[in-house]
Amino acid sequence: MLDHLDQRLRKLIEEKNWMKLTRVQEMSFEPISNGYNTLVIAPTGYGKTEAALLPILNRMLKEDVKPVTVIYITPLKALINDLLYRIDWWASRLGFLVNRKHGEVPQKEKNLRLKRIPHIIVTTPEGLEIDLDWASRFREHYKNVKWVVVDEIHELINSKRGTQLSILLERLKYFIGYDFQRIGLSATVSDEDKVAQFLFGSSERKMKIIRLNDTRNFEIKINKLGNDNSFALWKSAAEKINQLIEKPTLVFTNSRFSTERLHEELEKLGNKEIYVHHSSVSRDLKNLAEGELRNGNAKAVVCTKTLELGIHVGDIKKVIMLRPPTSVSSFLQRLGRSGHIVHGVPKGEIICFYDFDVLESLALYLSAKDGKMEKPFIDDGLDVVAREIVGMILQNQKMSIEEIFNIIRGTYIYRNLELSKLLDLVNYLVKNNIIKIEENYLKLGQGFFKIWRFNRDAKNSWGKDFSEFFSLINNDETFSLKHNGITVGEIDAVYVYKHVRANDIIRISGKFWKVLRINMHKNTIDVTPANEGEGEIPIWKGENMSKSPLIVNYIRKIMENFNEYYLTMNEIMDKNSKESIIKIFENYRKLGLKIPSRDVILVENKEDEWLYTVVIDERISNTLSHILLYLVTKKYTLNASSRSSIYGFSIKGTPVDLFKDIINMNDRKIIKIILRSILRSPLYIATLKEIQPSFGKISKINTKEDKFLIKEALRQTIKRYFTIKKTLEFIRRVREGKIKIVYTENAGSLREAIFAHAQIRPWLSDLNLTIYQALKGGAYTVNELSEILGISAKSLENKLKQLRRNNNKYKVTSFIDVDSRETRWCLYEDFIDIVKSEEYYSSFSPLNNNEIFAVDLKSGDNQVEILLKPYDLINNPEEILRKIPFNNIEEAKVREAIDTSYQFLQKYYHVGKDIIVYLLLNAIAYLQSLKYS
DNA sequence: GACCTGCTGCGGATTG
Repeated sequence: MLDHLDQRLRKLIEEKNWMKLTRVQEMSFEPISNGYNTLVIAPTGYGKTEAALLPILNRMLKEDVKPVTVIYITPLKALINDLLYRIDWWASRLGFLVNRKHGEVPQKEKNLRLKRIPHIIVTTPEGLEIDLDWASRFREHYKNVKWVVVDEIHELINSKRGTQLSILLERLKYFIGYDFQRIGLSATVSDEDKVAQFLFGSSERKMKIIRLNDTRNFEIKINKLGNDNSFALWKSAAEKINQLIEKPTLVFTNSRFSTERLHEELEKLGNKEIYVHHSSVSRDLKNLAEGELRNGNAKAVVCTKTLELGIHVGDIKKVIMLRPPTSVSSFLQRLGRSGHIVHGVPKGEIICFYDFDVLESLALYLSAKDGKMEKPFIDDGLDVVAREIVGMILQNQKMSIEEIFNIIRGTYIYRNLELSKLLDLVNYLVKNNIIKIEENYLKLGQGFFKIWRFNRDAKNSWGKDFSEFFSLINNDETFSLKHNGITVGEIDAVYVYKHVRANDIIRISGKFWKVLRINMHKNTIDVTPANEGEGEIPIWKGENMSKSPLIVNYIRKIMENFNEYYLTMNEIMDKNSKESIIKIFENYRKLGLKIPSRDVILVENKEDEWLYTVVIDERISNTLSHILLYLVTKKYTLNASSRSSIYGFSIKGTPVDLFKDIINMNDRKIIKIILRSILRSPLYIATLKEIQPSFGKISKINTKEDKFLIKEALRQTIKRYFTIKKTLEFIRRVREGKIKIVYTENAGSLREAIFAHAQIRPWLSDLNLTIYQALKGGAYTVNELSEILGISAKSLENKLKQLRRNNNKYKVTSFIDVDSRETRWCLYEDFIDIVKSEEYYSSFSPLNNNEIFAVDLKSGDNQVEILLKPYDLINNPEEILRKIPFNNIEEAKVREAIDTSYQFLQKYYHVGKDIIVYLLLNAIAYLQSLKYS
């Protein structure tokens, strides 16, 4: 094959001291040389970059090419920096220019590309977005592009970045009017045809998939720690890992917290040259860790997914996973970091904390050996289309619907997009004024500049920096933990909404904290130091994250045919692990129970808590637990919680088996409840917040006006976290008796796996309706309501004060119960009835009707002072109302007018003219009762 | 719902 190579390239290969090309390089050469769109699938370290580069450079030498000739796209800035040197080594020797573009490239270097146009540009999807939308001069040179290489496609295909890129490629094709050749480089994926179609889009070139696949060839050992005590666990994990480390080792964990915690314990054992690497570690320290790995000085690096990606880290001897990863692809990717030398066999160890960790590890192993991994989960969000429509208008000033439709339909993802759907989208964008229609063309609207701000200082709560327009990566909202005003940590907002409430104990920054107050407006949580064991520790437990359905499938296989796997277990497990698995099964045998798997649900009930143990797709579990939480908060109490996991789900706060109620509902009713419960979920709110800027929506969401946005946010939320179809099917199978329900006193060892998940609690902003229902027809003190609803008095009072300002059916007001001298709250709409009721007679009946009182009323800048006697209020209220020149009284102050030594004062807020007379009577009755007692 | 990823261009004025 080398014969087809240009003399100059052959010389360079000699200079590299390459005896021959790698297998993947040989296999790719012909199709790429012949102009085929080519997808190259091979593990990291097989020379994929050169596999794409050599045939391209070879043709560049033969053909008359003008810069820019090649666009090389890769997801990481660090990879761009690596690749620049790697590519430049060849290119510069052949007389071609290479240039990189990402956000951290110095301005000086960026400017260079207009003076010396590069033949090869290495950038990110966002970089290409910027160039197409905004780089009016440079993008003209893109008209010469003949090749586009997309590296690490497997990293992009599951996210909006990938969707964005696929539209960008169609835009590029439309812009240059030439069907450029597309080359994709990928790690092993499960559905390679889909990946290929995703990349090739509307291209009419012939295509070829080159696959070099030996991911089934690996060695793994599953270890289980002996101790279940959470403090001893870290110590024994560190001791075990310390024995296993072979310099250099990568230790993967599933959270940043675990990374830090393990590192601390490893250092306590006297280890040096051990580093940490995760997204919150500074760039300098990350560089240090990477460098020490490459030059062989590091003994080990403890890391999260950051080092799972393609960054070159040198030859890794061994990979250790602290607790099993959550998907087969992640498992293989981590494993693949060792044995990098071609044909080396990856070696890995898994360290398990719990029995179910062992079960999951075995499931991962079996699935990987079967060559089964997760299918790509392509994001077809319309927010991406919206963003690209605006991008195209930025590029061309004006676009016709037909052009847009053709470009978008060129992608694999939107190949079936209907015109009516696109028109709905466009109409919504026009309504939000981010674009406008003029003479049948779409143009940029004023709304664009309201969201995407050029000037940092002009930003406000909904404004975003203009640079963010080019990226579809969402910056999640967070809460800061504050102790005496000092920030001690950060937590994801969705996590807070779902799990954290006042008085919880959480663990962060290596310490335990008690939650004093959650401030929704400032996104802060006030905390105070606490001791371990005082309560639940959601942040720590929260590490039990969503697990892939493949793991579920294999756990079922293991549960149903346990004996079949005995030999495998002997091969890959230590003694503790084997005992763990056997323990699970023994436990069910002893209890005389069937093993909960796909046909059996074990139901256990203790007081108001119901536990349903069944091995199940996590999205079904999540959907069911949301339905249950919805029902229980509607029927019984807000002081409810649920859990969901692949081992089943639970609900707390109901005296009856609500799951049985669900079984007896018809599908329509279930769907209705599912949708309602999702609309209440923080996951939906987060999705809404994420996508709304793309649609140009900045003001408050209106159920009628923003139907399009709401529908899309709901669709995306369901697609990501829930499943209606599978849930209905599951319920149907229970209804038909194909899945058996077995009631029991003890649901066996898997119940612990469910309890290991943090509780989901109802979100406080759902309160309006519940408070309305609780207040209806009565008047209550905050403490009484707190008792009824199971919410802290403090947060309830804040909520009531907020509702007092509302002008809708949830509006509330308060008065003094003169008999008990407590403040009572009631619905505004009920107030008059309450005044007239027997029960509160004395609260609105002054003792002396002839005393004079001074009343101060305020509304905005308007103010009025009235002197009056209770007599006037009772006999001539119209006369007094005439003296009030506004309808909404923001503040009403009442004090005795004559006896000024008397200091008592009564205030009311946000009341209308319709009830003010009664409240004044209430104030006077109260002040007199204080005075005369 | 844990983890990760990315993020103005152009041209003109000024300075050594």
